[in-house]
Amino acid sequence: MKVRNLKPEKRAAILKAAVKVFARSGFYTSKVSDVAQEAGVADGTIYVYFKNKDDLLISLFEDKMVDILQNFRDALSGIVHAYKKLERFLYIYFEMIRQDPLLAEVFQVELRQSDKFLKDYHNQNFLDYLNIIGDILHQGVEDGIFRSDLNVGVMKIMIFGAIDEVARQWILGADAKYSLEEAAEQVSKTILNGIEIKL
Amino acid sequence: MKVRNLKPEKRAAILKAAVKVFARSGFYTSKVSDVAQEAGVADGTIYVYFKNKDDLLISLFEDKMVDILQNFRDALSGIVHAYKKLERFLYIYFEMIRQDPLLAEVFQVELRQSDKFLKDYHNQNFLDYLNIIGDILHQGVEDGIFRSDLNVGVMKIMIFGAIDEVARQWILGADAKYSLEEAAEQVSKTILNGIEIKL
Amino acid sequence: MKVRNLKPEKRAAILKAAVKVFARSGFYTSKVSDVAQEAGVADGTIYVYFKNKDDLLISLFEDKMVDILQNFRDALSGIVHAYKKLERFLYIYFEMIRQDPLLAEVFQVELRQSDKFLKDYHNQNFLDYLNIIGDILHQGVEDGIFRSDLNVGVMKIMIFGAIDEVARQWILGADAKYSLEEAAEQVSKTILNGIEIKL
Amino acid sequence: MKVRNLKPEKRAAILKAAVKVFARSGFYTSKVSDVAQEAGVADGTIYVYFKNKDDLLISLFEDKMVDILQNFRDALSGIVHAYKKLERFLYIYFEMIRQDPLLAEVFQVELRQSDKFLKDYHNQNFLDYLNIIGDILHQGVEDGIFRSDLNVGVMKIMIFGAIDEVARQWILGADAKYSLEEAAEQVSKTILNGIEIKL
DNA sequence: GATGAATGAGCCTTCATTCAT
DNA sequence: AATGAATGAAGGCTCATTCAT
Repeated sequence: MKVRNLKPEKRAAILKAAVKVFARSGFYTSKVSDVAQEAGVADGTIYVYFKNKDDLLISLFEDKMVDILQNFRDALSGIVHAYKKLERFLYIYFEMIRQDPLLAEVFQVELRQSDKFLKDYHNQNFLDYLNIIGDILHQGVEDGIFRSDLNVGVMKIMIFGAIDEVARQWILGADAKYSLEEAAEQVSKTILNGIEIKL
Repeated sequence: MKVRNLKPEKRAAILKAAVKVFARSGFYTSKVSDVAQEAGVADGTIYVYFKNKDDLLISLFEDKMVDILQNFRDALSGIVHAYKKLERFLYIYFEMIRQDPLLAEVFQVELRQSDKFLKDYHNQNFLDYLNIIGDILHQGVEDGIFRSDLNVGVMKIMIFGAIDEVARQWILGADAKYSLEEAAEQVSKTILNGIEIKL
Repeated sequence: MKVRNLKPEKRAAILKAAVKVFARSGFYTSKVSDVAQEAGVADGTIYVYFKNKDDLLISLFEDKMVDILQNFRDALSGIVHAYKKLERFLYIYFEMIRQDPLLAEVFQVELRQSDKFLKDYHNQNFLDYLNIIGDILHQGVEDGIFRSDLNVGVMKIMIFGAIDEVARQWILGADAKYSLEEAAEQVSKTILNGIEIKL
Repeated sequence: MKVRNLKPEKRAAILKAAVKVFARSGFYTSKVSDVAQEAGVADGTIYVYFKNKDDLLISLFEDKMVDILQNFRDALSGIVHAYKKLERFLYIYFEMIRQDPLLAEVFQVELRQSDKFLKDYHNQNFLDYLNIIGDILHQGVEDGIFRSDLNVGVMKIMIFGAIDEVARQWILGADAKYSLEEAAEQVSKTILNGIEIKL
């Protein structure tokens, strides 16, 4: 009658540690024992809460994606105008990055690895995420706000890639020396400019 | 003094094999022996031509980047107008992807990994590449073709991210079902639309 | 002083579960948690009743051996003739196997493992068991029923090995397709034939 | 063009070391690194020659079994009389044990473990071995030398078990204090006595 | 006593790299 | 230069055991 009574806060602590460690060293060069140490638990405890190292990364992704999706849906639900919606979406995106850059790095840097992840592991949450953008674009086209020749399938990916990379370079702090606010405004203006119907 | 008598064609064969293998399985999950097998050489031969596994990936990147940069410079040298230059740049970009998707995948998927590469290893070629875009943008702003409030540092990265992701999803063939031609046109139109001065 | 309030029926349940699990998967490839699950108790409970995993196997053996020995002694006590005694012994042996094949498999398969058990752990019960056979043989020789040149030390082991293996192959059900009844009769006839004095 | 050029003598050395180590400590409590050390090679070398630890045990068994089978066939080929054949078989058996007790212990003690081995892994060599005995019995029955009511399927297993256990206890040196010569003679006499037709 | 989450020692296995041929 | 057998460091994962509840 084994009743699983795992502590959600310990699971969360491990995920949080994993974010930190993976962001610092990358998934493959990170050791499970590094995550354990960061989380202040024994190595074996990781395996009480996660199936294996891969599962740690996937869980990380899925867990947070659910929150993110909810975040976006809540924030956008009250807005009717597609233009305003997209503007708001972009604002929220960069705001989230600002608040949790480590996590963002794990998402962006690590989940790009095809094998085992975005390739094999088919990711519904990621598709849902893309479709938030897609839905806004669709609506905008229907409402006659965005260009009628927009290929939404292409555009949603383009927008994702654009903001993702701008955020990523900001996090890495490498070449790009700009504030996220500035970036958000620039990206927002250009994209909205680029897709709206010109008068 | 050790006189090296290395055969450039063998080096090239190994790099070509590395592209294939890394694209298929990812850098970390690929084995040096996989690359050797694909190249038709012995494991040890890899180490005659490259210092280690990391060097293989970096060499891959640098070698090809030099070609790519030359490609762009040649193609853009005859064009004076910034708008046409950017249009041409985007066209060439997607054309390259179409011709060598495997290589593109290695670039895009694997070089995103921070550790040891884009983070520690400071990549001048990548910066040069970004600056091709940057230079076009600068010129366009100076020529009064692109919006004067463009933050070129943000925009060049945004454009890179946009086209990179569109190409990447096309390669992965996952959600995105579109032709590269269609994508090129869509991306081109939106970006140019977005950054040019509205009349 | 710690006053133990252990429930004998729980201890028995654990041992019974251990028999099942060890027989199914072997001692080393079985997990303590498998035994716990099979017994319907928590992992930790095993350690309330047994010192460790090894102790579980040894207890299993010793507990059951006491029963088995008593069984044999009861059954043989009324028989005077050595020939009849041995005949009866063999009959009872196969009958026990038939009634509890799982346990038999644990005995036969697992206790063969030298390390920690039959080698280090000196097993008086096993010796007592062998000596039931040995005593019958001794008596038979003294009574002039069995060959006077019998080396009882060898013969008791030979008989043990013979019946053990016949039973074991029957349990495994591998190559051997025979009924235990048939086997018992064959073995009995051959052994008795082989050791009795020829007229 | 990777040409496997593994050295058979190194493979043999590893197997020999494995015999020693497994006999000493048992398969499960032995470490691969113990075998490597005993063989004087690096841990990794084991995996050049064998797939994994299990494969080491199975290879051990199969390799030696082939030799043993050949040994028996050669030795028995010149003998026509079934009685003499069986007598010779038993003599050779104990002689082999005497010459290589360690190997015998691995066979007898370790291969009894059901899981992964005699159970899952279906073993043709073992069956061939049993059938050497079986064939002699068959012939003896047909030639009117052995009892016509012999169930060969039971008897071959009984004989195997008998000699196996006698040898095993001799190796363990536990309770049984007898010479192998004495044992061979005792077992041989009893079995032959037991199965031949009484006049 | 019973529980099961937590522990961490230990081991198999992988694979980048070396080096004798 | 080319080879590939050999190496051994390193790490993911298991699971017997403990102990706070």
